[in-house]
Formats: sequence, structure tokens, C-alpha cells
Amino acid sequence: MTVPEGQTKEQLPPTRKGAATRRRIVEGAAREIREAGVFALRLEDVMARTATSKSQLFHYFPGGKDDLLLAVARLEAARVLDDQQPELGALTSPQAWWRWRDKVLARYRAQGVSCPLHVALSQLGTATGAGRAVAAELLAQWQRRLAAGIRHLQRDGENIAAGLDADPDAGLDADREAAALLAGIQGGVLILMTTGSADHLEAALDSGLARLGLAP
Amino acid sequence: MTVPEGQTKEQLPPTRKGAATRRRIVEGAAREIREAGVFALRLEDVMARTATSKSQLFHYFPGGKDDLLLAVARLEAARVLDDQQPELGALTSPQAWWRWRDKVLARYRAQGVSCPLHVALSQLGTATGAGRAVAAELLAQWQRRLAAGIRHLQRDGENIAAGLDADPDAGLDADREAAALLAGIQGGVLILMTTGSADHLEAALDSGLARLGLAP
DNA sequence: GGGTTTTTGGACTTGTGGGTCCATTTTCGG
DNA sequence: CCGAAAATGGACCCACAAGTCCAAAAACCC
Repeated sequence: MTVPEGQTKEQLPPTRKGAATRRRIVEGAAREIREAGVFALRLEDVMARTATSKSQLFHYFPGGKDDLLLAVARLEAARVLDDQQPELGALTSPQAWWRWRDKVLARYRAQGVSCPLHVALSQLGTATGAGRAVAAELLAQWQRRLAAGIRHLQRDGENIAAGLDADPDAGLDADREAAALLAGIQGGVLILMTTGSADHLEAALDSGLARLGLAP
Repeated sequence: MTVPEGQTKEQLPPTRKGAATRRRIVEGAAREIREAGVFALRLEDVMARTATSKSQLFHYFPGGKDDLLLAVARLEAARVLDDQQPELGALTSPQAWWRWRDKVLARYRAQGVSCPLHVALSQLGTATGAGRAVAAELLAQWQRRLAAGIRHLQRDGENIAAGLDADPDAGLDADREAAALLAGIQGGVLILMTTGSADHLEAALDSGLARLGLAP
């Protein structure tokens, strides 16, 4: 109802060749954005890089540029979680948590000042709603896994410190803490994007883990 | 050196009338953005709303749209800190911290899904560097005040709990904790912008304050 | 009050890059 | 191997808002 135009449907091409072309276009656009930024992104560039014609672009992305951008956003969103695996999927020990922390930090340090997902989303004109949905879904999944990891920590803490009461994170609401940690990460990345320094991201991660009772 | 074109200089009009016009334009553009978003922002709209002509726009903002956007960003950046006063300037007691927390939360809840500053910055084409500078300066000031507040808390803690060692925040690096807290806020706002829910912002704030030893 | 600078009006240019169309070729199912 | 559906090439369009210009009016300074 709130999506009057735009082509939000994932439309998978029926033929093998078509699917390949579509993939090529999306990946090419993604690389283009990573290298040159979204501002510079013209359909022509994508055409040149992926050796396709305009008719193909509009064939696979009837909604035009927004549609393509949305596909790129989906790709990049998937990559965000993938890049944190396998740790994010199995935050079952303090060691796993720290490995995860290091991976996140390294990933965003390497990515540097330009976040393809954030920037793709920000350029979405008409299909803003759909873009938000992609981002929201990513955040939800991310948070879910963090919360699972926190609960794991809490269970282990209970077993080990049964009888004692020194466990720092026993009384915490796992979802809420996951939300706070996720917010810290997002903010850290945002600040990294504007200042070029990952200090805030690192501080947020370390502060968050400390709060969960994980000492460096 | 890295600013080849663009008009980064603040150029204050020499005459009274000129200054007024310039202000009118910036404020009109800011309102326009708040109401309709940046995507919708056309110079014509600004002209209509502020009763100015194109020559005026380019007279006061030789760099064109980017230049204007930058001015809006500066305005909104100033507003961000102002809206947190007077608490942010005097985080000298737990009560002040909590009042500040409430104010931040209320401010961003009211602002809702669209952050004028963030969105103005994101639309800056050429003058991206200058935009980053504005954002970086805002973050730096913000963090400085948080850090000052944390140090205050630590000093008070020492006095009160002299001899004891139960003070939770005594050993913390104030700047680092301020950085983490700021990251949480930024991330919370970012998430608010994409999901419409302020839960993350609230979680980040509460988690951050708890870490500073401030119980609700 | 006169000369200079600033401010303002508004018509005109521009060019760019997104979007449309149709003809041709290729793929694919049976 | 044939006919339908899908994929592709590339010419064309064109809206549209950013940016330019010059001349008239107002403000300022002494």
C-alpha cells in the first residue's frame, strides 16, 4: 500500500543466461560503488563495466536505478553477516566473542571510510521503504545472533559460578544488551565513515564486551 | 589542497539586508528538508518558500546546491548540541546525567525517522570533505562534553567512596568511555532512522550510563 | 546627494543521464 | 527442429533542475 510504484519483487530470470547477466550487473554495480562511490554511479558505468546494454538493465530492473540500488543493498547486506561468520553464528565462548570482535574491527577498518550498504541505501529515492526493510532485516538478524551469544554466556556463567553471585552479566536482559551492543557497532561504523578513525568502534566493542563480563 | 572547488568559506554578507536574506535562505532550506526530505529538495522550492530568486541563491552560495546544503548542515549541527543544553554542558551529578538522557531520547523520538543533519550530509556531492569536517567537529565537541561529565563523576566517586573500592567507574578511561557512549547514541539514532523505533537508542543510553555506575 | 557596491529579478542555456522503444538474436521446452 | 519466450543491441527522447547572465533597484558610505 505504501509502495505505489517501484519494483520490490525479486524477479529471478527464467533462463540460465538471464540469471547470470543479472548477477553480473548487480555485482558490477556493487564494485563500481565500492570503488567510486554512489554519487559517481551512472548507469552507463555499470553498462561499460558489465558489458551490457541499457535494455538489459531495464529488463532485469524494471524499476530503474532504484531497483538496481536495492539489489546492490541486498547483496551488501548479506555480505555484512557473512563476513562475521563463522564466529557470529557460534558465540559460545569468550574466545569466540573475542575472535568475533577482532573480525568486525578488521573488516570495517579495511572497508574504511565508505560503507557500500549505507551509501547505497542513502541514495535510494523512491524505494526508500524497501531499502529500510532490507536494513531492518539485517539489523534484526544481527541482533538475534548477538542475543543468542549473550544467553550462552549467561548459561555458562550460571554453571560455573553456581552459588556465587559475582557473575556480572547474570541479571541482564539479553535482547536489550544485544541492542545496545549493536547500536554501539553501528555508531562506531558511522563515525569511522565520517572521521576515518576506528577508535569509536573499538571503544564501543570493548565497552560492550566488558559489560558482558568479558575481560580482555 | 583537497578542496579543489566548492566554496567552503563562510562568507558573511556585508550589508544588513544581505545577511537577513542569507539567513532566510538557509533556514528555509532547512525547514524544507525537515518536511519533505533532501531528495525532494529543489532550488526552486527554496526560492518559493523564501521568496528569493535564483540569482540570490547563487549570490550567497556561489558553490550552488552543495554550498547551501553545507550551510544547512552547519545549522543543524549547531542545533544538535543546543538541544542538549543546559544538561550537556554541566553533567555534574547523576541527576543531571539522567535529565540529559531523557532529553536526548525525547529529542530523537520527536525527530523520528528523518535526521536532517545526516540526510543533508549524505546528499553532499562535491563538498563531501567539508561535510565530513562539520560532522567531525560536532562529534568532537559532543564527546568532549561527555568526557568532562564522566571525569566529574569519577572525581565525586573518589570523594564519596574514599577508602572503599566499590566505585564502578573509577578505573575507566574517560575519553574512551565517552567514545563508546557516543557511538551508542549515534548507532541508536541511525537505527531509529531506519526502523522507526527508539529502543536501541534507549538501550544504548541505559547500558552506557549503567557502565558509568549510574543506576536508574 | 552622488558614486560605489551590494542585492535582486528573471529570462535563458545546458547537458546529462535516466528512461523508452522496437528490431534482432538467442535460448529453451517439447 | 520449431515456435514461443526471453535476452540483447542501440538509437532516440526529453524532462528537468542546476547553473549563467545582464540589467535594474536598493543599500551603504562619505
